[in-house]
Amino acid sequence: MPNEKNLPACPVETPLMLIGDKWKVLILRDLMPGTKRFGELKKSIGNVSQKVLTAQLRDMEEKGLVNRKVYAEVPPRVEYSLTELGKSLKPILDAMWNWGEEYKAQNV
Amino acid sequence: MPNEKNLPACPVETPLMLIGDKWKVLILRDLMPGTKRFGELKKSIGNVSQKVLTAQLRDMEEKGLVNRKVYAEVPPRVEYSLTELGKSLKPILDAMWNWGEEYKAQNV
DNA sequence: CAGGATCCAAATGGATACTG
DNA sequence: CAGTATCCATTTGGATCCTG
Repeated sequence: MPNEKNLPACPVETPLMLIGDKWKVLILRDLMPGTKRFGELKKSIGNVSQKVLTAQLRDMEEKGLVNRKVYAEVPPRVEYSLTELGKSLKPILDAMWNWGEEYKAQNV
Repeated sequence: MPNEKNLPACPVETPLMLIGDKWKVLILRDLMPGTKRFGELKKSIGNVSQKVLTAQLRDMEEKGLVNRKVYAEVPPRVEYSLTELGKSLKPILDAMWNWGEEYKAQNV
């Protein structure tokens, strides 16, 4: 995640650096209610290849948005959840959600 | 722009279809205060190639987010501004801005 | 089940040259 | 000035196979 050294000039760009990516917003949305397994996440997002979803999750983990918990079981179980930083992005998702609802209401 | 036929299931995805792209958010941000010429926009965004910026603007125009006005002058002048639909996305930008500010405040 | 490794097709993006 | 056209390097993404 960006620190004081490499924060962008405009605050709008900070969330873009972290979730400026279609899949990441959807991951965030689907983890907002709580923990999900990899397979659940893949299904709930729909149309992501495993490779891409894995890469995005690794990236978000690295940026401190997502927790990854591996259970030493057979078959393996991996659960993903949001960190506090990840959860803190909720107002942005809410704004998007509200806009989408408003748009739908005006285009039915 | 999406109509009632092809709206995504989740409202969060509607704005993503329109501005789910780093450059588009920045274009939106820079046009929010008012009209700008192509060159101004290019400079204020920084690090976009002309080709990409043009393509993004065309796309946003097609989606009804941006107005394009060409003046029959020499040298030519082209001004871009937001439509009402484009302006209506402001709450999303505000949410991003607020988050960026908050983040900065906690990481200085 | 979750994902690493590979291979390959397609999309994206930059640089450059040219034009009304 | 604001593009369009072209060429090319890089990135991205899907499909597939394999494994603890």
